[in-house]
Amino acid sequence: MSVEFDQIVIEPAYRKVAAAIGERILDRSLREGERLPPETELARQFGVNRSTVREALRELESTGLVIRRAGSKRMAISRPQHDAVAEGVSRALVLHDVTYLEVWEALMILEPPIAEAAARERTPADLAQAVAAAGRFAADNTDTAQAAHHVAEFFRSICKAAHNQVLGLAQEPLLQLLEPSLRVMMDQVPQSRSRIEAAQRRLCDALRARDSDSARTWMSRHIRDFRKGFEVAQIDLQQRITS
Amino acid sequence: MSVEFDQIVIEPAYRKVAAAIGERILDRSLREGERLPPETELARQFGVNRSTVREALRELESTGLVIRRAGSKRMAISRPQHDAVAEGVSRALVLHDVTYLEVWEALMILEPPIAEAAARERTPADLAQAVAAAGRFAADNTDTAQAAHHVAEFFRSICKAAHNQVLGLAQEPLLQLLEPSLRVMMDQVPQSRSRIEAAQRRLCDALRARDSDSARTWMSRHIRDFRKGFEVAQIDLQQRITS
DNA sequence: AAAGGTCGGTTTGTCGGACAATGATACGAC
DNA sequence: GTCGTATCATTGTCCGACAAACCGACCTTT
Repeated sequence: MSVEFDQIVIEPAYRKVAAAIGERILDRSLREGERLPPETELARQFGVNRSTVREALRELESTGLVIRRAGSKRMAISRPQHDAVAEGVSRALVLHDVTYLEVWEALMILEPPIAEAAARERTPADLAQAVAAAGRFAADNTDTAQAAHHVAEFFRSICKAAHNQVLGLAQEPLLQLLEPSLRVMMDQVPQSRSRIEAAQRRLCDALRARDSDSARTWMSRHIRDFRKGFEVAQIDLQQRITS
Repeated sequence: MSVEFDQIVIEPAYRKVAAAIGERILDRSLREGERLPPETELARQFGVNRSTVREALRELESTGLVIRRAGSKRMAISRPQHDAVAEGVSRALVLHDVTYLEVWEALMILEPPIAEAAARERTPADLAQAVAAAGRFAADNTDTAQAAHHVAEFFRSICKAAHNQVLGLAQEPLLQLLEPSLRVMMDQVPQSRSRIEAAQRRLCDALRARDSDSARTWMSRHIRDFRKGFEVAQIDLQQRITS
């Protein structure tokens, strides 16, 4: 006859307020773009002080459920932007001592199927965007930082063509973590640029021809190349990533 | 001679404070478990009001960088927990009208390679945990909610065996989104339980034998089965997931 | 009538101070 | 040493206040 008691949880008011508002956003009672009521009004409705409401708002803000539109006072309901969410994921991974190897492995798993799906699902517009992204990388011969960014953008354009948000959001943190090391690699290994350029060209071709097999294969090589580049640039794959 | 002006960004103090503290956590000046200075002390150091500090803390709290340890007053530095981060991802996906099909596709891409890696990398302890998870699923014949949870736990144990945090964090939102629909499926399609049980057994065998090919194959079938189950249970795959 | 200027009301960002509740801690009793 | 107690420190919440800036309406000018 041992009675089990549930752990008693004491939730501060600011958390309850945040939860209440958050729920209304999740269930779409509050729709995107709509403006939130003024803080004083919220305080009145919830029967708490404005300071408490503000603490709740900060929580929602950092979750991305509400956003302060640039140069605007009132906060607006919003859907969390993918890059912001991914940044949280990246931070978590960095703090958990994720290694370059782990990121590379994940890329190796994710990207080829993404390319395959992209070749299958792409629209003409998707293709154009991928080609444009590849073009921007090829055009920019000077700034490595910019070039690394272009590489990430190319991946994004491919993933966009796959028309699967889940994949996009899974991929994003990887790109964020990859970018700094790409810079280093392209600085140390100049010939990597032309290899990347070639892979991008082949991938564009595969997308154009809707050739999933070729897309998968080239993406595979592309990612494998990164690893080789890292090794040549003497980036220790076992090393943890310092954002 | 058109001069481009950078967009002027005005950052509120609470955001700056949050960024400052966050940075110190990221660069490990503040280590995990360490306790944060009192709010008044922080307010003094930053030269702002305590209310402002508190708003910043709420932001850090919801990012998971600081945490209120249960039954403790002072806030402590922490690393964002994977499940909390993943919850943010799930929320984002739900709000962006992700469909069951998208989640299923992502699972189909992620899980087989994960199983493959798990068979290769698993330690004896990993194997034991996977077997135990499978056992818990097989044992619980009554409560569907619990059973769905066990299924997710089995996936987690497999992924843990792969020893790659990135994959774990990529997988987690999928599991969170999957679980409710699994409940529905197991309610509607009673025979799905035995199919799942069989797949889990085969996967455990593959892990035991370190047979990556078999692991990949069975995981593939396992995930494909889910889709079939959904169809039999008349869950429309094109439908958006309502968490 | 469209573009630009003025003006008052609203809302936010920040501040100061206040107080109750409750962990944390030191201290004395046993 | 362990226990109970008193004191302190810190957080959660409240109140009231004010400047800055945005918003919207109204007015002027061409």
